[in-house]
Amino acid sequence: MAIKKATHQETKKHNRDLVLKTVFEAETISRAEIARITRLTRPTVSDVVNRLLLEGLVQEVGVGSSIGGKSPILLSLVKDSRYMISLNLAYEQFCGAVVNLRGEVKAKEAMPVSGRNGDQALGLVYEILDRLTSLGWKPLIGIGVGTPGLINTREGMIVNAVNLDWKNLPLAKLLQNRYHLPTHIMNDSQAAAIGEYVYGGGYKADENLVVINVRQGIGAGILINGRLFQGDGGGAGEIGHVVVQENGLQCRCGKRGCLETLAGARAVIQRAQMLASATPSSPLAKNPKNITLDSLVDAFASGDPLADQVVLDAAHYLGVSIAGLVSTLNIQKFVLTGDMTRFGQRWLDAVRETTSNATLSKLAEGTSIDIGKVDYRGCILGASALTLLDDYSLLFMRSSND
Amino acid sequence: MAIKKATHQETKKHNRDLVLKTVFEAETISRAEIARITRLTRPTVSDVVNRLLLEGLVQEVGVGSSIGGKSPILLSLVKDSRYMISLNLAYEQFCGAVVNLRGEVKAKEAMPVSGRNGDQALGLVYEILDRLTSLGWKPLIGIGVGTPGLINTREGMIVNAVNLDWKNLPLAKLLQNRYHLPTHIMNDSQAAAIGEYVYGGGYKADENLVVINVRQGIGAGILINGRLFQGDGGGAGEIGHVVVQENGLQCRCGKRGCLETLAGARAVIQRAQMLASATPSSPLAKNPKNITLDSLVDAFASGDPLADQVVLDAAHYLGVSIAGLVSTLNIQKFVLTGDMTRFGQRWLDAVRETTSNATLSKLAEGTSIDIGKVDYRGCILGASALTLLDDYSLLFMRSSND
DNA sequence: ATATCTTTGTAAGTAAAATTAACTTACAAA
DNA sequence: TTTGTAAGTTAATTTTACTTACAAAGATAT
Repeated sequence: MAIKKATHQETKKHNRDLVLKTVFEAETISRAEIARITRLTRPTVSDVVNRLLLEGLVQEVGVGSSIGGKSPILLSLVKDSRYMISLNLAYEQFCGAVVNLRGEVKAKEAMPVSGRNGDQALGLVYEILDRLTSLGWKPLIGIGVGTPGLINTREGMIVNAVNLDWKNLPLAKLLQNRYHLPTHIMNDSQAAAIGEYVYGGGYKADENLVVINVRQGIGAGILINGRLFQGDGGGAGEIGHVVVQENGLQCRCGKRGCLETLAGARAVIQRAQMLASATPSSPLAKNPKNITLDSLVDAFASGDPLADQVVLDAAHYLGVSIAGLVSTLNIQKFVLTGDMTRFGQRWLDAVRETTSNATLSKLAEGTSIDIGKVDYRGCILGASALTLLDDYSLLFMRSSND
Repeated sequence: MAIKKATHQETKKHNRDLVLKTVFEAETISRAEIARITRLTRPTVSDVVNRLLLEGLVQEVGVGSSIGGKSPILLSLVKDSRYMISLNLAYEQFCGAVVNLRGEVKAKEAMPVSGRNGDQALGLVYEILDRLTSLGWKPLIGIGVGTPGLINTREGMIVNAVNLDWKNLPLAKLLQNRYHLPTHIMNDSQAAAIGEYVYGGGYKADENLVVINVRQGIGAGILINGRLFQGDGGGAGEIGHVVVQENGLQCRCGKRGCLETLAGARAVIQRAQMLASATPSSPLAKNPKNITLDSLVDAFASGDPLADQVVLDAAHYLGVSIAGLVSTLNIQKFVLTGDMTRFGQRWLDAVRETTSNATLSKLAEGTSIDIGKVDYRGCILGASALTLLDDYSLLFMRSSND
């Protein structure tokens, strides 16, 4: 029996979260308006708001206009009333930031990994966090970490991060003990999804959403009813190694024909290099070894036939994969982020077309695929945003160093 | 803002559901034990139980043994205190049943569809329900309908059922108006999933579970945290038309290489017929046109090479699809139901092996694939069980004709 | 056999929190 | 200046779970 019992405290917490979320989603808003939106009564809202004012999370910022009655007192979130630390452990460099409640970066630290792994990599994490925590931003309410690899968020465990040679590392516990702050770890694609959802704007509360992060690797973050779905082991969304081509190219994971070998950023570069001799008319073919993502993007933009073939092929396989997700989940909103989105509209159109063709038309109806709005900041924002998404009540906890 | 506010009533309903669920999951249980499991206090449990006794949902059935204190009074669910009507609109025949709270069938009606569609098919539904409701089982608390096709459960709408020529038919509303009973419609695979989960035994509360129904068509029901996940349009789990083979056979949906054309019951028969001439050593090859599922099952059991090839191939592609689900959802528990499970252990082993090979090993770890326990009753049981799964409070509503 | 300890279940009173209803304040339009 | 209305607060009420206390019933030790 995993379901929690309901108590008055839970009730209050729920309604408090509801009010805070409503304030969060509006620029400014009056108590009466909150009452209308949440369907709570005005006295209840007043009660909650008073507490939020006391906690400093919300402030009165003036009066609004009226159409024949008392003017409403406008409230708004005090965006600098709490700070969070975000960490993104990307392949080449670890970067971290102090972020406020609106996702504004107040301080930043980045350090190249330079091949470090194991304890040395962990030391690098400590170094970044030592610096960020010593800057004096208060109160800090939590640490969020996004990292490639297989993560068990519930246990705060890095199950397997190949590049860093981490296996079953209880990173959350380690950081929690060292910095005395609540710590969440998640996959970087999941973090990017949350970042997009929380700070991207235009997403409805409790929506279903799939954000697919297409870089060298390909991963998805799945939001169900506005919450990150992670599956039993925290690995939900690991679509980069779904086989989409029988007997395809060998993937670094050992299998053949993984999505990553067909639609990822590294894959298109390698394929362009391989196909260079077959398409001598392309300017790219002159120097196959110098093909980079940048040069491919430029070539694709100018209609280079080699780039066209490779990039549209990649889009095709991504589309097939998305079609699988559409059929499996029947989620109607897809957002793409990551390096590959640099190929722009034509790439996106190709993805859309394949998806549509490979899906039952009744399911494809109403499904949208768009490019994300939060760009590179997604992952780092998302890491801290899980704090908000999963448990607003963290905002009410005074951290040990405020 | 779709989240509901919390009130005292909601709190009470929640705890009432919690207690009832606990009684449901136990054969017999005392108040004190309920309190321990739910973490509610004994007085609170007593209060709720008193109401349940009053409603007739629960009864005292004797005393249990003690280890040094007053003997507990044992409670149990009164399984015949409420009845539900289940309907399964299968391809060849519609069947319906009156079912009690433990899933025991009290009455049954079945009628061949005989090619009827449109309004005539609807008339058939009415006829079955008219009969079942006139039998006098009281109180009836709801109707559950499982049907092939694309269903929008939230709206109670049959979006598209090709065989019956129904499009955007608001069946739930129609039945609700006619019989004055709360009505739920869902896809038959989703119903089978719920049936397995609720009545299969051995499933934990709030577990994640995927039940794949492999018959002529192939569909999955996805349970997340013990609740049916249906996606935005109700079509989640429609995996039969996910493309698993580029340029494969033409499917009735218009695409090529759909899972259904490779791993479904009709597909294996057709493939066996096609390959008969190439495998003359097989006894099946003598009369290709007479190959049926029955004969294939027998042939496969006796190691016939033609049957082997076809069935293990089907298992392979099912395994590939499941691998996709494992990667996407990272749900660790899979259950297979439907005709195809008749191929037994060797088929299951082949599915397992392919799934394991086509998944990242860290994700495959801990994933189990088994054959369902509720067999053919799954769909019909599930249709009514949604009533319980989604909203125990229905049990507290007095229906109009009790 | 008696006393003691445990467990179950109930009763009475308390505390928390949302609701209702009434009221004050403020403002726009006529 | 009057009227109508909206915003926000206050106080009383209601709902519901919790705490405390206790009686009944049974097991165990002396």
